[in-house]
Amino acid sequence: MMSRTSQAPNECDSSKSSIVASRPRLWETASAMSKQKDNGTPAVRHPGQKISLKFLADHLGLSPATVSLVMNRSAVADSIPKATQDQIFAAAHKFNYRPNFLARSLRTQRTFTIGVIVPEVSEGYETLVLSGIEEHLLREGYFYFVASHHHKPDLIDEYPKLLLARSVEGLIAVDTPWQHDLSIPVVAVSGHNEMQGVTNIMLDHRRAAELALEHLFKLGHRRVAFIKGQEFSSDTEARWDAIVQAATKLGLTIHAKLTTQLLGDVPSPDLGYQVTRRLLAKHEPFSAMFAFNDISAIGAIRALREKGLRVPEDVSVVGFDDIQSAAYQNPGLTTVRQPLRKMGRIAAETVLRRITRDGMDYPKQITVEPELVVRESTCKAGRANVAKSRFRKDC
Amino acid sequence: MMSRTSQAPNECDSSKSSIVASRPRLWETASAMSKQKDNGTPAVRHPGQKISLKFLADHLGLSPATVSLVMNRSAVADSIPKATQDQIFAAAHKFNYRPNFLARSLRTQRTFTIGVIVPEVSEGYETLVLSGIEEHLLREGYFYFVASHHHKPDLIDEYPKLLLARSVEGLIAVDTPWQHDLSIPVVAVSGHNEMQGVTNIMLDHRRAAELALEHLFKLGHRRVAFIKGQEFSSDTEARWDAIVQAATKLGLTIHAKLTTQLLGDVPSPDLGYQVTRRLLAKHEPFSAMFAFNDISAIGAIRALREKGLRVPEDVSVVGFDDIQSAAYQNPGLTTVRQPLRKMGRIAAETVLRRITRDGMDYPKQITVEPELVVRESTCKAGRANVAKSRFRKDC
DNA sequence: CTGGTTGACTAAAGCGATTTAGTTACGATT
DNA sequence: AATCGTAACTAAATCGCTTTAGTCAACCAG
Repeated sequence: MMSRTSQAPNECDSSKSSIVASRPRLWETASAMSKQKDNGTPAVRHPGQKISLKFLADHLGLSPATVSLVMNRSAVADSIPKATQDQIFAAAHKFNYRPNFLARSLRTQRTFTIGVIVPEVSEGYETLVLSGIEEHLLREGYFYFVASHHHKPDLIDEYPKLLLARSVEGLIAVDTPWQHDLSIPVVAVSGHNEMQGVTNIMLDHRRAAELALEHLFKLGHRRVAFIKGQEFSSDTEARWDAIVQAATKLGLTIHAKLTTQLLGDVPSPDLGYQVTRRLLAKHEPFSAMFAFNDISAIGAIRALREKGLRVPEDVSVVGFDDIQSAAYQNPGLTTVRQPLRKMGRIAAETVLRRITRDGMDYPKQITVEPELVVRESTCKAGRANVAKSRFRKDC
Repeated sequence: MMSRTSQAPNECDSSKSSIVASRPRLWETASAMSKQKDNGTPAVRHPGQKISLKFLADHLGLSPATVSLVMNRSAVADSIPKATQDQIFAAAHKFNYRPNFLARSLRTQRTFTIGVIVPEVSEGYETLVLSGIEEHLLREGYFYFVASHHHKPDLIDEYPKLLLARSVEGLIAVDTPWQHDLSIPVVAVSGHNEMQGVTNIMLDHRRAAELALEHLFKLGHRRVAFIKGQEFSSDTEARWDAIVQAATKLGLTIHAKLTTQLLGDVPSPDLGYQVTRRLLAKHEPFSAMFAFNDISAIGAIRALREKGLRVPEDVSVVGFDDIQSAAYQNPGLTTVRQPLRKMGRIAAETVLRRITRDGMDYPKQITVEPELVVRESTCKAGRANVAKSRFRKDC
């Protein structure tokens, strides 16, 4: 088995700085544009001719080995005279030569490719994590494949295999329950897996629950409604446990009649809307809601409004995640912020670190801290009660 | 040059249906699980042994050629007895063999990989297009690389080259101005390029402008403020031209003092917010706004609100795109819907079609139709005037 | 004159498939 | 008995690169 400690290809001492810092460069062909004297046997360039290493070599009257060695700035190539090297670079530049990544990968067993699997690509949550992942990976010269499984077990099963067949060097799973035991490093964002070989990046749920509940508690809310996440979401359970703990600590009672759970696997504010309507139909009084995520909080607010309840005057609402649209809701959504982009970045960093320093030791878990973002959807509780509070204004 | 008309590999008549319809399967190894009699010379399986074709062949006492032929259900393999075939499948299944995609790609010159370049991965607009692209590509057995360039010219230059070096078979560019002349099919979503080799998927801007302006006009709005897109956005110019035309047709005057333009390249409602504040500072009366996109409309609404103007009672606002959060704004955003997901799907379909039916003929442009989505951010104009309309309620 | 260095390259194996052009054995035909 | 046909495989080239182990000539030291 090949050691993964080898550095990225073409990482060389060239002083030419690339646009994207420190990426494994695909040979900077421009380095020696001068002195391009075409050698004795200039290979004829047929119209559709692919520019391969061999083509260059023939053109220069050298062997592919030499060209490769020089272009990769291999130590072995030190003995090759500057003049020859320049010729090689010049030719490469002239023909705009780019090595074939497939061939190189096949040979070196390095693909610089990561697989990412997520439930959806179009959701606020995943989207932010993805952007953190993407930024780091591309900066480091990797590309990635994304596959979204919409929580379908078949796909959750299938995609990792397909990605593996494509020789990805690592896998990042976002909000996806994990069963596999893969031969490559796996990092799960919001995973909660205790699997061999996976690093979990997760929020400090305890702290998150405390932040939200303390905030509501201090504002005087005692009857709080909760929207739990769907069964399949890997955060649901941990989040709920943390809420129960935090509530206990505060002496806040959780009323069974005021807790509901999201249903449906296509994420949409509508899920929160439906669940809140059902909640309101019970005529059980409450002065605040804590939703599983921002998207359901947004739906909840709509449902409340439709019943003539003002947010936050009659009911305070706290979301979770701080997706981009949370800030631009009206009222701005008070929410527990997950550093989603950062979590993505950490996931990417971790997976790359595990790939390159292929040690047996890797972190089983990395915890990140939440942050309470107070906007306009929460305020002091009045004599809070769904029935009574309808037309009061106390903010 | 190899013909691209060859069908996807492993597309066979096997009755076993795959999870994902009609994808080029990576050999369904389960097809013959019975009768696995290990041949005379069972290759020893070392712990870290990679399962290659050669390994299987050795194990079975056959040549790699035979195994490959059978597994690919090549016509040449017709003469190979069922018994042998079964043994091969059984062994493949037993060892959970998956062909190495890199090797296969290198040989066949088919990578089943598409490159996608977008400004951001985390924005509502791109995100929806991406999800349309992704759905179609994965269904067809392709994977894709995404690269986001944040409108940086260097990256817009660099990424296509890197993707090409990775042998993508086609490229989809979303909202990205295009200069390159690539050797592979290129599809641009909202591109407005007249480049050789690129198919543009674009909205019928004329119709879009008409929908929005007619709507406002019918509601009685005569003084409409406009927010134009940033210079770099490929839609900006076409959209504006269409607006001018539609306005002329309606007899609506466009006031220079009421038109502003977004600045800044990190998309955020804040851009719309800033621009609207500046607009309001002019104290030029208007009763409606037409924003370049939903995201700026959302910021605009916030700015209006801050000045004590109600939306829609005092100022009606029309957005553009119909990103997901538009529906869940409060008030719900009236907007011109671009069928973004569909545009993504069409882009994917088109690029695949161009890859497989490698004809010279390809559509230069595909136009999709917008749709007006009336929600709550627009209503009848009163004696509309920023100064006067402050405390009226006429909806 | 011999042997050792060094400089400048190159041959060739190998990564893991696919695919064309055979080869071999065997039974059937002429 | 020679030929043919067919069934059942296989050899080997190839895709485009990397990389180790040489090769070969020139130069130098002893």
